[in-house]
Amino acid sequence: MNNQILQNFDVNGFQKDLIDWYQTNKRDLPWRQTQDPYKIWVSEIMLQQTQVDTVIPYFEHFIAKYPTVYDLAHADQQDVLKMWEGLGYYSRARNLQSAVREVVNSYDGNVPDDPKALGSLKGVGPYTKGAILSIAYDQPQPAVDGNVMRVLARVLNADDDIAQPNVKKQFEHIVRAMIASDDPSSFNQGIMELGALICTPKEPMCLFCPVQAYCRGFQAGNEQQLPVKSKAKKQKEVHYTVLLIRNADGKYLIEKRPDNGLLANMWQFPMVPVDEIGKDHMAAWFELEYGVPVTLGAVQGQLKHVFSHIIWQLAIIAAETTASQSADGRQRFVSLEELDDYPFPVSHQKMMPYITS
DNA sequence: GAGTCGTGGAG
DNA sequence: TCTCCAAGACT
Repeated sequence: MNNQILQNFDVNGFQKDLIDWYQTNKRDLPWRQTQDPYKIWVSEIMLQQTQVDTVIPYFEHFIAKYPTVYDLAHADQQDVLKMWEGLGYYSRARNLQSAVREVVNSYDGNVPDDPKALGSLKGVGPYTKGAILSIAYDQPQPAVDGNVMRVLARVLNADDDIAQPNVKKQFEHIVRAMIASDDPSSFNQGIMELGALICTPKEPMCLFCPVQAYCRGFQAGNEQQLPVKSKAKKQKEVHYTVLLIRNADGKYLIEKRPDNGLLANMWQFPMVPVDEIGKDHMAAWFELEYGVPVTLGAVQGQLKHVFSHIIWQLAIIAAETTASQSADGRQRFVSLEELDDYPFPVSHQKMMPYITS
């Protein structure tokens, strides 16, 4: 990809046909009912690496509970995480609230329309910045996501590896030269919508494509080969034993995860890293580490949970304790009803069938 | 640049 | 069951 790639490319025709198609074929989505920068912002964060159909109910509930930046800024982080429960990538929720608080404190509650100010907010990267500026503020800024790279790689017949961060920057540069200045919102959303509905990763429907006439990949017969994308390396397996510890009151011990890293500030049942500890020392290790004496019971089952870069192999064990409370503030004995108030990642929602007894 | 950060849908 | 991947950001 060089600077001449748009040489002899009919940018104006491409813009018009793309936008015309988008205007008549766009899906009716909740965040398309508004131009409120805050609501656009929330939708864009939720949509990161997440499919539209998954986001819709989360967006509705989230906006109903936090209709303005002030509502979200004043909320308890645990409640925000509860709203995010099951959506994944929980740092998105923590960063969003942190950034919203900055908007309230430093920008009088107004989402910045200045690229620099907006891009400096936590969790707002190059894509989200461009999406908010173009959709909410009608600014001709690029919003390059996976759809845009796939569509443009095909349209321009470019075989660059779209997994390389550097290539994304090149596409942003190209979009700056292609974007329709009179309707940047429809241009950006139009490419993404095209990627979602027509120019799909597999088996693109070129015969129904509104910009087929401009597509060099199609003309070259390369639409199935593009885009080029290097593969991610496979996940590493880790083994844990999950302890479902019940005390005399029928309450279970849960713990809050660390405030950094994987599933930060989410809650879970205690997990023993068996690769390091070993089965024989488990009870002793646990009492030393948690300050809670346990009597281990039978294995209830095995679970597998796959993350982007890790695979958890989990053994579920029932256990009992004589303790009724914990000295550690991140640990708590809770009743079955109270469990519903805590944000649990899906990995630990899977435990619920084992604790009905 | 490569690793970290979730989950569920689709083929 | 396996693979890819879906409106990415941060370190």
